[in-house]
Amino acid sequence: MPSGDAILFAQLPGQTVTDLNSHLRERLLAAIADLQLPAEAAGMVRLDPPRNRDHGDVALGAFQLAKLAKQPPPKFAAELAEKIEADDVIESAVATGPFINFKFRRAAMAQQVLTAIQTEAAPYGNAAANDQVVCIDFSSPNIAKPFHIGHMRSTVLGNALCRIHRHLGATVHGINHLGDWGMPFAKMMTAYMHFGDEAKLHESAMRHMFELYKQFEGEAQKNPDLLQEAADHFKNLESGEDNVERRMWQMLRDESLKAFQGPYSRLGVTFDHITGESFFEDKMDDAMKRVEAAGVLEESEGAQVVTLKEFGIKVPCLLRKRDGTTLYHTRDLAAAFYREREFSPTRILYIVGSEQKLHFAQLKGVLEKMKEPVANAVEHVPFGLVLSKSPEGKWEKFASRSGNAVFLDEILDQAVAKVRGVIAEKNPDLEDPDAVAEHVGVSAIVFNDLKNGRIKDVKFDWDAMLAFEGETGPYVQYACARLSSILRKVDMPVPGVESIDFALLADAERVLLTMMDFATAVQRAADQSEPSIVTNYTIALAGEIHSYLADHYVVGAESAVRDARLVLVDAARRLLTTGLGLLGIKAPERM
RNA sequence: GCGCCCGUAGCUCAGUUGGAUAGAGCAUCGCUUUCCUAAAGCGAAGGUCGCAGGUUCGAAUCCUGCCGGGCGUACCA
Repeated sequence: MPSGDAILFAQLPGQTVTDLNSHLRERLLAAIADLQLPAEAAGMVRLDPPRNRDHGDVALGAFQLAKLAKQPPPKFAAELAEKIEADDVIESAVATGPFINFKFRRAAMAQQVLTAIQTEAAPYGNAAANDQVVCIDFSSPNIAKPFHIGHMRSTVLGNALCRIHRHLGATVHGINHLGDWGMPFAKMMTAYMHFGDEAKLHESAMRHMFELYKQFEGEAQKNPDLLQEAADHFKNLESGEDNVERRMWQMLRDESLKAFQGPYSRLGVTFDHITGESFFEDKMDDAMKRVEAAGVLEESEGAQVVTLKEFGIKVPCLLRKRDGTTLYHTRDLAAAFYREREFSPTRILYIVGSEQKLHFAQLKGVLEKMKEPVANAVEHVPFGLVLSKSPEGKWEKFASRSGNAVFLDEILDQAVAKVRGVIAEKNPDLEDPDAVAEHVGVSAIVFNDLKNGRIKDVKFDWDAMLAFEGETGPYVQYACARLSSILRKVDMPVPGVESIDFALLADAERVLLTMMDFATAVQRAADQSEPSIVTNYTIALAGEIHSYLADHYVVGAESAVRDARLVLVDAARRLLTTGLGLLGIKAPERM
């Protein structure tokens, strides 16, 4: 996997310099060779952004190198800094204590970054295809339950990860591993047989099924026979025969799937494959045979299991129940084999809540015990729960059982309505305000969900969800709208980079430096499966450009300055559009 | 009980894998619009990084032990 700073920028005409950082690195390596340090020194040249950017653009802590040189770090730093002379790219190298702070020439920086952005060279545009194949198993809702706020996380995280990996050149298979099999579906079926209403189902499948879900849970408490009935229905369903259960399953599945299209299209989420658990119905026998052939299957209390003690997992992995039916594990195992055969993935990411950590540890453990190479690709990407505030003010898990689930549609509608109000107040002349409100409102919710580290629990809070100021989706989108507005107002095409005097952009150094951080942000997001790194990047860039625009006018500026700033504004808009695009959010022209 | 995760400003969170004076947003207080969208910008105030040890030139970050919260712990997914 290439590291961020190894990604090459497009070469400029007549120039051999590639990326600023790699240029600096080369100079440093040459200097180190000059100082006759051992070969391992090369690995110690780590350039990081300084904590405080007033120090410089990038910094090198010379601790390890100094040790190698058998010198006190400050002395060594001074000596090394001395060796780095200014050139076309490097403005200065200054030792302060054990650190060396480097500054790039502003004109060179502007030229490199803005040229790369304008020509859509990687990392700003899509990278050339590489040999990475990434399967992303995401959203995967239990379609017998309503699509509520809890389902949004996997959907939105997975969608962003698909886009991030594609941007980096990977072949991506976005897979919706629908929960359309197993006991939950059998329960829904049973509920429908007892309490269902066809008219209501057609009117709003999701609401009706939610009612049925609640009713079933309530009734089952009083009458445990219902659970047995559901188990029997599942057994009949899994028999493979064309029976009542199968027809009922097909009907309910079709209705739910139709209903789920609503939230998916509003969120702008698409899948490359919709292969639910039922898809693996006829592939589980082969999977079980393969487990058996590997000699790892054991019998325990009438069920078939794989023990995983040697992997430090105390709970055996259960693959077939006493009544002969299969489980979640069985289907995930069959799915792993299927994906291996069809896609030859280098990574399979499962975007599933952290409460299922054990499940995926077991899945990986079984594959490892079988000595299946695909085990190495299996990677659980866990995320935190959605918590709601109880009347006592404590944060607790959303309990859809008690019926306090919040439908995603409701949340989106509220956000859209609020945005509509803001538009009426701030921009009453806006064309097609309803479409803009829909877009900005939905984006606000998505952005909010992608802002914090995924492992953290999300505290569901209407005020935070509907906040449009500060670090929010609308804040970033507003920056895009302002930039677009400027581009419209100047009423001329954006000049090509070859005609620009980049020295005029020295006052935009903070914007330019932030632009340079894009590559590492995207790479880290992919490596760590952490879209929030990109989200926070867009906030940072929007902040810098907002701040810059406050006292740097484009329209009305002297023509050379105007042209240079125009290129900057256009680049910022492009980069924000790309960044938001990686999150599955579109940048509005107006809002 | 055991395993895993989380604990940073009043609130919600960053902190680029161990580096320099721990950063944002919200809320509070003040300022900025004859000029490209004020959903914005600038400033003030706000901290014993849960607690205690340890590792080393250096720890919010790594190790150990506590405390607090959460999740999981085979016939659900």
